[in-house]
Amino acid sequence: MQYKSENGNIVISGQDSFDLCHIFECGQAFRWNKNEDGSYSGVAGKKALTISKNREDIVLYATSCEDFEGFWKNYFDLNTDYLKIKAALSHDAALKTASEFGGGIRILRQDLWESVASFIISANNNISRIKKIVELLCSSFGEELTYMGKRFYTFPTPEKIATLELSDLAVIRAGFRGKYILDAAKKFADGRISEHELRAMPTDAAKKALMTINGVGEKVASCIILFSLSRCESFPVDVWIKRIMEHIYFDGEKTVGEISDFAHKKFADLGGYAQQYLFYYARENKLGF
DNA sequence: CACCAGGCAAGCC
DNA sequence: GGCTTGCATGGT
Repeated sequence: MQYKSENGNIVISGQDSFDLCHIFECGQAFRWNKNEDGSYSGVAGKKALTISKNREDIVLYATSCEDFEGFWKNYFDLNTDYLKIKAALSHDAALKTASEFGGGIRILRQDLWESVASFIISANNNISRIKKIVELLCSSFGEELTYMGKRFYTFPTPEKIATLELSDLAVIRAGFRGKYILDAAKKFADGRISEHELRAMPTDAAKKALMTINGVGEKVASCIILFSLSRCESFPVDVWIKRIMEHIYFDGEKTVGEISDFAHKKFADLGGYAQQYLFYYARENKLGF
């Protein structure tokens, strides 16, 4: 991977395994939106970004070398060798198909608290409405920032949300999930959930600790540790994954537990990548293999 | 008007 | 422990 700073933009050349549609439409992040010209804009951490890919060059607009090196490079997981991951997964025929289809996926390294709140919102919900609720949360309680002449909002801190009453959260239309968001915010704000401690824990312990938050069960916790704690062996089993796994590897219905056990044995430390390729493939193709 | 959506908690046994 | 049910809201 090579990059240069050019007219205030960062231009990356020769980057394999990087497709903006694959990255932002595979359901891992909820704050990125496609522009008319094919670029995407979104917010992560304290920064907004518009990013495009023209032929083989990736362009991060109005971005300093400092922000690229200090934040975006890690956010886009540019230090991980996806060619190697895809080669290993391709020993399985279905994963070969799925990882070729979504070959430009990267697992973004997202903010922990943002993942907790976002995946609490995801429960029994659909992706377009999850995005709307997350955006309302940010525009109502986040900090305004201006980037390339446009207005964006940061994801609100847990400290900010913890000061709210449940009735204050009604504006985001999260339904029964509102009380869970508040519970999570309070646990982050008062230290009952500590990012520093979570990062030091073994995967199972981190997952259990996250599940002490109301509204965080097995599946949501699996997403959080995969997308924000870099536990790449985590294999979240949702309705889509359940159906496609049953379709590929089993005859009929299996429990979530059975599918989870099977996936851990089959994919081991690459489970998270396998899950993302399968999820994207299943959704974009309405399940067909 | 049913039924569904990246599940979860609470209430049963 | 495993299984069932209700859940806010908005879209088909």
